[in-house]
Amino acid sequence: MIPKITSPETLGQALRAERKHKGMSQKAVGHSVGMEQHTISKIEKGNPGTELNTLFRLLAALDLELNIQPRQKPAMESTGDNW
Amino acid sequence: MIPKITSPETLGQALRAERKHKGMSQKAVGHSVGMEQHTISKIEKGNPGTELNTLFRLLAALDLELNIQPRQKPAMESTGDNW
DNA sequence: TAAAAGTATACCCTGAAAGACATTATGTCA
DNA sequence: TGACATAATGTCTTTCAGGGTATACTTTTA
Repeated sequence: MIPKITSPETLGQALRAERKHKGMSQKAVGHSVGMEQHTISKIEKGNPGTELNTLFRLLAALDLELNIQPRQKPAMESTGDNW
Repeated sequence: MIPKITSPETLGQALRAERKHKGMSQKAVGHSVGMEQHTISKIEKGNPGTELNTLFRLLAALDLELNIQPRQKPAMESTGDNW
């Protein structure tokens, strides 16, 4: 499933998934937009200090765009207790 | 309309719109998550150096979450030339 | 239109990102 | 298992974010 993106960690996970989905290595992605491989690694590992320009360069390399939406309530599936 | 978010600038615009939509001031938003008003201002103005942890704190204050999606082709509306 | 609220800038300080380069895991597959 | 690709860490340097605090500018409203 697609995890909600509400932290650097979940963002990193989503980015890694997208990169793998495209069959690219960190090095290849980085090279396409002039970024070091270790920078990609840190982002995917959830580095909270990553800067926006860096993030958007990575998004460009993966041909992705962002979206913001209302935070959804936690799924609360099958716990039985509805209150 | 909702602009595609592909840069710190468009992200800032979207965040400002969401904040206004909720009728909150930069100060109020910042206070709710321990951020300075001037920090919110810089983010909304498109500061490319904004850090992810800061972005996610702001998203939390506005009760928003992120989403990643394939970059969509430019609208190409009503130009007539379809190729 | 004056006062208040909201937003943009500025300065100092501390901490850390990312580039450049290098090295050490960790996979992956013949 | 050995060679090669991929990913994670590390150091040094330069540059800048964000906290704290203050102030100017702009918009709202009484």
